[in-house]
Parts: sequence; structure tokens; C-alpha cells
Amino acid sequence: MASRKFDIDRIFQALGDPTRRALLEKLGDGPVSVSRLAEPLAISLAAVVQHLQVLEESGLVKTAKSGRVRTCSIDPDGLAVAMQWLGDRRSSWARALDRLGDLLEEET
Amino acid sequence: MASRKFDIDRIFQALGDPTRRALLEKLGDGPVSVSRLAEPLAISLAAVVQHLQVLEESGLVKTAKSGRVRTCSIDPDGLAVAMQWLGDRRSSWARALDRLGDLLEEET
DNA sequence: TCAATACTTAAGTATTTGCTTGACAATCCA
DNA sequence: TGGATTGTCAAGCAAATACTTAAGTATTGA
Repeated sequence: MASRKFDIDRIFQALGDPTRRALLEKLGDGPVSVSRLAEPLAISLAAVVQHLQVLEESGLVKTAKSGRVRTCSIDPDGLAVAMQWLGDRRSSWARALDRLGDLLEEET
Repeated sequence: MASRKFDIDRIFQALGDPTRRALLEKLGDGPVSVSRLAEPLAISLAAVVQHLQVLEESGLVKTAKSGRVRTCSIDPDGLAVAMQWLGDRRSSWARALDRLGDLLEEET
């Protein structure tokens, strides 16, 4: 378990693409096959597979092949890492803003 | 202000680079000038400025120039958008996130 | 005034990314 | 069996990215 290398780079980079976020949202409804994931998208199946590889390597998606069908599902671990990173920094960022005071209040 | 379009793509992409995250972490201690931000990094000042432009365009950082010094600070808005996106989806992914607790305990 | 400071801008380059097409499995089922 | 389904793999390409260096501009302060 502890040997998992969660690469925060890969996670945020994976989230930084609209197609991949669309895949994640679809997977939020439950496991889906590759071709059904690709169906509503205006790109080739191969491109979808490449996006899925990025998502899987980042720990945001899990896949398993059964027969000729590869079924994809949300992997909570990558998402957890992303949320934790943001959450950990929220407090220190809030403190930074406190120090800032009304310095930047000129912004309307 | 409300007219500002927060581009979730830009935000996550900005977070997907280790140098930019390092800049954000430094800014968590409070506002810093460009050259002081660049100081500990092994890249040119121009490269740092380019990273800062990405951060500013994504809404994660604000900058203001006073005299010849540009002072950079955290902008909470971009962070809020990122956390909101993850948070909004957390519910639909709740089942998958059952293992979140385990992960948070082992991640350092 | 004039040199140092603190960026700023532009142009160039190597690598990565997001996609394509086309050929190739592997599996299912009529 | 054999054709349709479902995915895999590899090569290639255009655009974006993350830098670089070099030459500016604007400000400060002795």
C-alpha cells in the first residue's frame, strides 16, 4: 500500500484536461466500458484509450479487462491525494491572506 | 469580478507543475517579490515569470507592481474553484471514496 | 547622473501532449 | 467456422509547454 507512488503532478495534469474530466464525470455514475465511454465523444477510440491510460497512471481510474471488454471505474486514491493537497494548503493560504490584509482590497 | 471566467482547465494544469506548486507553497508564507521567488529555484528568472503568468491567468496568484518590484500573493479564487470542482464530485463518487480514510492516514 | 536592480519581452529550441490513421489481436456468438 | 465486436499497438504529426539566452525598459539610490 505504502509503496504506491502518488504523483501529484500526474494527478493535477490529468485533471487539467476537459476530456479526461468528462470521462471522470461519466464514471461517477458507475463502471463503464471503454467503448461506451468513447461513444459520446468526438474523438477516436484510440484517443480515449490514451486518456484512460493517463487517468489510470495517475490513480484516478481503475480498469479491469474481462473477455474483450475493459471496464473502467473511479479510483478514489488519486482523488483523495488531490483533495488532500488542496486541503492541506487551504489553511496556510488563508493565513497568507490574513497577513495581506486590505493590501489588495483596491481590486473592485 | 463575477465576470471573471475561471477556467478549470487552466487551474488544474497550473497545479500540475512542480515548480508552480513550489511557488504557491512559498506564497503561502505571504507576499513575495518575483526575484525572491526565483532565488531558490534552479531556473532562470524569465522562466519563473512565465510560471507566474500561468498562475495569475488561472486565478491562483495575484500580482501588483510597485516601483520596479512586482509582488506576488495567493489569490483564493482559483483555489476555491479547484476545491469546489473536486468537492462537487465527491458526493457522486462517495461510494468509491469509502477508502479515503485509509489513504489519509498513511499519506504523509 | 549613472550604474545597479528588478523585471519584461522576444525569439528560439527540445520535449511533451493530444490527436490521427491503420494494422493487429482477442473474444463472442449466430 | 467466421464475421462482428472490442480493444491494443505503433507511427506520425501539429500544437502546446517549459525552458533558454539576449536585449530591452523602468526604478532606485549613492
